[in-house]
Amino acid sequence: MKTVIEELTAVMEEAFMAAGYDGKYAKVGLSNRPDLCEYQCNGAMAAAKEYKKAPIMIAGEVADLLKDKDIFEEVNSVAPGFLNLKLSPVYLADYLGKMGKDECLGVEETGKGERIIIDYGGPNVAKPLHVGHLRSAIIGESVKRICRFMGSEVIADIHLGDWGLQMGLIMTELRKMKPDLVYFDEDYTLDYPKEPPFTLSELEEIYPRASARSKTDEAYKEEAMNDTFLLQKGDRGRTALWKHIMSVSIPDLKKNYEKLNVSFEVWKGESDSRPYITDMVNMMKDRGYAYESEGALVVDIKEETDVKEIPPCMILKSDGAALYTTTDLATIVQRVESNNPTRFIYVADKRQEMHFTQVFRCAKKTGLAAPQVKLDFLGFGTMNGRDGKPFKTRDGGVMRLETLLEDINDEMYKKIIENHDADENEAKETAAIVAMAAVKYGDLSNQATKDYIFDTEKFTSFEGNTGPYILYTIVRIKSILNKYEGMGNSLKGLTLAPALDDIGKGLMLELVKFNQVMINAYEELAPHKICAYIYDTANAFNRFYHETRILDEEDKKKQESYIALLIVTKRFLEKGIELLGFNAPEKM
RNA sequence: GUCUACGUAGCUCAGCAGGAUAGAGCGUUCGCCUCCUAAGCGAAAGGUCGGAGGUUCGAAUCCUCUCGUGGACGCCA
Repeated sequence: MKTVIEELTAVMEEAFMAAGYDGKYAKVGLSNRPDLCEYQCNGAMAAAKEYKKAPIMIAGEVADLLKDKDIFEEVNSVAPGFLNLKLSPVYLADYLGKMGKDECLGVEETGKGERIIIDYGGPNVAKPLHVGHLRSAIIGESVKRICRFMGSEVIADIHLGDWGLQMGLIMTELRKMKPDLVYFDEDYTLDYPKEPPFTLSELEEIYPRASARSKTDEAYKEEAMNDTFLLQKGDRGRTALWKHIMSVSIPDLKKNYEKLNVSFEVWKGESDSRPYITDMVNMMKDRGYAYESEGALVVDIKEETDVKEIPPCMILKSDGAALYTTTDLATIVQRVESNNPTRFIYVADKRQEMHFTQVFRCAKKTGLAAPQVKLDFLGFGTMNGRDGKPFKTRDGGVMRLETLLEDINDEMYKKIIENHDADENEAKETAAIVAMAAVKYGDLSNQATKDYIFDTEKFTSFEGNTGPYILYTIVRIKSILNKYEGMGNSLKGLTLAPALDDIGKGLMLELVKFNQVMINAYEELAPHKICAYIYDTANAFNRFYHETRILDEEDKKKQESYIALLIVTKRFLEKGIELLGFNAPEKM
């Protein structure tokens, strides 16, 4: 279905051409002066130059041709040359009705035919999820849902960090703790024990300790690098140990992502790219892309248009070991083989932009990715605390994701029982739903690329531009609809009547923007545009709610139209939050 | 040092395929619960859009320079 702006532009184009002007000037946009009009066209001013004519004359001529079109309630030409448009309420109600009946809510599936692999999450096994993983999970999940809604086939791959130096670090530290473990005995030939030699919480302590020590202790770091190297070479004991690490860590990760309502189709990791590395590296050598530089194997990725030095892409370290770039490139090979995607989207910290630039260029240059395959990097900013510095616990440590979510949950629970007497279990359930909305909306309402401040107080305050406010609005609608049904009415077969006043019309005008918003959100991979849409819509609804008595309305026809409007509003709001990755409770 | 992103109200943020008086929320002040959830609605105050040039009929938005802040710059991920 064409958007309102597209329909208006088509009408405008016709008028411009009928008046003897080029249709390219007929672009219609949203009004930036809602007090004067709903939509506007500024083309007359641009056209003035070409036709050497006063813009107001052009606008006037065009306006005359539009005045009796059914689609408009009002068309005005205003100095110096604006064309101000107001939609006819009949057209508006009709358009909104069509959107409401459409399965896709009036959105064209412009993503159809695209097969996308979206790589987000990227947690390291053996390390608890911390706040840094929150953004990737939240943004990635929303982008996934947006692409899917736009008709694309989307495969989400968590891409575990299960193969780098961190594995070696864990093994080195484990050997310091328990030197007698059979995994480190080179002469051991029997089967290794089935039970892992550590618990999850032990594992979670091992890595930070190892990581810290490796930064000051050179010998220790070398040992870890050696363990990494041996693991990558397929050492029997270390491989067995690695499997234990995986088996302890992954179920915990799954549990935590589930709690966030984030899911992945594919749980592969860096290690899964391993079988592809040798062939890939050989290909790069054979075809002359890769050469040795300072002991390492690199591929040049400079391009003529570069203004800055781009360092070559390192494929193998001087000791022959794989690194981040290697596994990412090999993962492209693996993904092309398994899914043959038309597009890759990587959601990761924006500080990794250079890395992805290198990977993308190298993949294109060496033909790992076909020329027409799109490689996109969606970099997000840091989540900061109220002091504007990276989010930490009170004593300066790294905040675990679980802890953060529990804190928000508790806070929300307190507020809910403060506001209403609620059954304890019900309140807990509601608190969890609202907390999720608070956290996700708080994140997604900011532009992904920017750093943002995670302000627990603000997010849990329930006021203003927050997730809870959106949920509250939906709950209000649900409540009315339930009562309406409870009065013996049906919610089916109601038709939307043209708005009777500016407030009702205002709500419709907001709702009708949905398809345009989705096009923008998809093109720019920008969930925050959906936040802005549902926030504006929620505001428009609450205004309407305040001004309109719905259940008391005696005129049946009028009441039915109100109810029809509520049903549509609810659909759009619920679709909006679904695309953001959360949902609304029945009551709150 | 080189490159890059950002600088909009006291605070947190939108707006940036150029348009008319730059928008929200929080905070502050003032109204509104005999009424479908006041987690709401209405109103007021608060900004020379970091600064200087330029392009344009018109610039927060595009270009150049400048100041400030963050980030990235081959063997970590």
